[in-house]
Amino acid sequence: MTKIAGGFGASELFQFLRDGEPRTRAELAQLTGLARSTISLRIDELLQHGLITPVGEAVSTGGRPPAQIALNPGARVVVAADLGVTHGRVAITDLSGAILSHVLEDLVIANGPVEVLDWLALTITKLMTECGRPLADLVAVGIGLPGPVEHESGKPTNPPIMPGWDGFDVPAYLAETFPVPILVDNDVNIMALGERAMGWPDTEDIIYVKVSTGIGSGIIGGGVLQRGAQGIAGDIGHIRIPRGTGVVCKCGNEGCLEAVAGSPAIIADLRGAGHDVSTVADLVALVKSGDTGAIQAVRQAGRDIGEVLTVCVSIVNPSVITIGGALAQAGEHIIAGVREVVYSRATPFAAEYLSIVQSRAGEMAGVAGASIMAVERALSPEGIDGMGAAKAATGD
Amino acid sequence: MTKIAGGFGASELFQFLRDGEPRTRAELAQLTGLARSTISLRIDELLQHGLITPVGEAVSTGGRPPAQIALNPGARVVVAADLGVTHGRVAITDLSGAILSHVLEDLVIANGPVEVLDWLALTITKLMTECGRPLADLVAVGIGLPGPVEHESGKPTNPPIMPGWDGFDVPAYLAETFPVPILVDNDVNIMALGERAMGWPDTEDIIYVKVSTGIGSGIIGGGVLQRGAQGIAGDIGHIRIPRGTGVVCKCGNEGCLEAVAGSPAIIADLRGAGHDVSTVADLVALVKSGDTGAIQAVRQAGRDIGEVLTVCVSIVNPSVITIGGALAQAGEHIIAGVREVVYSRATPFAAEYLSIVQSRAGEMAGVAGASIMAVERALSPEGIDGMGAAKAATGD
DNA sequence: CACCTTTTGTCGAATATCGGCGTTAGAATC
DNA sequence: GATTCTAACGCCGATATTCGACAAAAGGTG
Repeated sequence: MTKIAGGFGASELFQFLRDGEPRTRAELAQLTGLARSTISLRIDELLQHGLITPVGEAVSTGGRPPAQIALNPGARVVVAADLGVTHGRVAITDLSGAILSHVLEDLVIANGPVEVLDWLALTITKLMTECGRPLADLVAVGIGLPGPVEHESGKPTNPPIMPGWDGFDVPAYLAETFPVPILVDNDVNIMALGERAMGWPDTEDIIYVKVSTGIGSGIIGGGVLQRGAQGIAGDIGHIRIPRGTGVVCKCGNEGCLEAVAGSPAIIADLRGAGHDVSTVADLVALVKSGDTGAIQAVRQAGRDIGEVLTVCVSIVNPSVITIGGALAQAGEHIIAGVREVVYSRATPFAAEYLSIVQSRAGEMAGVAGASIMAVERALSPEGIDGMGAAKAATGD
Repeated sequence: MTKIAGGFGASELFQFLRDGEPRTRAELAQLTGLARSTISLRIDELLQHGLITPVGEAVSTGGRPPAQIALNPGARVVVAADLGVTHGRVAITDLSGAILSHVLEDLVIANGPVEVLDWLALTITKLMTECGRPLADLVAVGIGLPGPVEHESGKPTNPPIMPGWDGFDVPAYLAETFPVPILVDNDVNIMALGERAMGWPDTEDIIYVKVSTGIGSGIIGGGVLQRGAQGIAGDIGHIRIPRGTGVVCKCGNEGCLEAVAGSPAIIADLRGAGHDVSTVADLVALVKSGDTGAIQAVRQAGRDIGEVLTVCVSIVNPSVITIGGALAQAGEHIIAGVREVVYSRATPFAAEYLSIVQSRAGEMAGVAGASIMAVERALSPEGIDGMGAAKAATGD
């Protein structure tokens, strides 16, 4: 039987070392309220598991310098996978989120879960050998998918662009190959997690906006990721905007933000004006080349997005909005458009402390978030307790 | 020194009885993983504190029937205060939120914090004697204020309609009279808490909308109340709607929802059409009398609100939206307007499982939420540990 | 009314934690 | 460079807490 309550085992002490900050035994004793001797016992236990490691000494205050111990990020690894519509990015990261090996490959999500997940399993195995880690070191897998996901069960629900995935039990399928916790979530949600971790660790309310073919957002409110009742919170791409009147979206509705400010719409507009663009990359290149028509189009898209984000600001009251996705790499033009609208329209009090900036995590937001999600689960008290026994120390 | 970690004291066991469900010692042992004998020790401790009480016996399965014990809601009381712009509602409730005595009085919030809080202190004392409880039974105070509040500190920040309150340390001021935890929050936020508790206990994502002179909302997402960076999350009253073009709001902006669909706007319109209405009560009465002009005006306000809520649905993805406030009492007309717009405009997947209904908590949402907030704090492990020693059992 | 089942309180045993003490290791001082 | 001083580390007996078993209690059943 598992212990539900009571006791202060090694896994509980470990929670105080999760942040990676080195601490002395005395500091831990102070933090936990336990005696120094008890702390030492737990420390030994954790050292045997390899989860923590001595890391030099702190400055002496006159006597013997205290030994510092800290999370040993290299002790175990997790898989972080960011699967898009046409690409898949998979990484092995350590417990601090540092990427040990990673790969970006073409991938057709529409080929269905079996083919895609088999590819993923194969890729994971390849990457693990590439970075010289036995499969036993893997403690969790985090996956982002381009559609709504019921996070508790890990099953996609009603995904519009993932035929064959509806209700597919992703964790169960992968668990046959990797018997570890498998966490699945919407890709924009994990990007928000990654963005916060990489750029805004102390921010409790943040909106990450992905601008690309589609437009979506991940919302962290009160420090927790907002998933909503069906896992589609933050789905701002299909909010109607005034300028969209008459524009039909592929979702069937009319006037959706995505249909007006998504890259296909911008590209179509520019082609109509005689420009030779067909992909997002073309568009970004054109903007970077300084083409005024393209710049204006992108800036207008920023204004359209700003229109919707103004409403988001009233509803969520974030302190940071970050703009990511392929189109955000076309320089500051999109963000300029967003700022133009949000700062002039939003409530002054809400706008006063609001930063609107480019994504700091960039293309790695997805895997960063997937890594966070996996590590979070692996290092929880339950995860630690379930973790395999001791292992030879890494890099001695 | 306070214990930070370790140990499984009475307060931790108590958390398993918080919900008011009666349980047997054996059930608690199963839940906590502790031995039956240990449970008995803790139970005795809690019985002495008066926080729990034996409540009959469960069905026997053949042998001696197990004694059931449950939270004793009457053991202590909290104050729940819902202070509006012109009225103040104060209640003493027990730990289950049941109202023991309560009062609704006129009140001018603009008279400033000292006058209002002095009145509140006096009222609390009166109510306590009215329900025959010594002041020692009071374990927490929850207060809702009609403006932005920094919940951690309990200080109003930049309140537009509460002159003199900006930055006033409400908890510190009241703590001189009542040395217990004092929790302060925005009034709509606590109404959302109250609404959920009274009508939707298992709902993790819910939006409570208050429609009255102003229009505001409280959002619970992922099970936690969304306050935002400045405590103004859910402030939907000042979102711009298309139909508001040219209408100036008292906030200084143009086209705010509140300026179009708030009761003053509706009343002004009806007066323009020759109706004799001047207060919200008049308006409600007129609608209830079946006046088609008034009904149409209210329904249109519902559509305007629905316009904004459609966006909220995309962003928050709630499973329930409840409409409360003075205007919501004018029957189903507002809600019909809201539904008309939301169900036709929102993403089908999000709308499929979304209920839009009248508030179940009604006028008591505020005090209900304030009570929840106060009880939540009082019954937390820290609250229990800090609670005074044993007390004579109530109603024996 | 005796027997059976199940719960409950009690009590000794096992276990975990605490706090003091000697040891260790570096810094400051002479 | 030796000595002294400070503070942390680890060991160990003392102590508090929790566990597990047992007997008493309480009600149903034949």
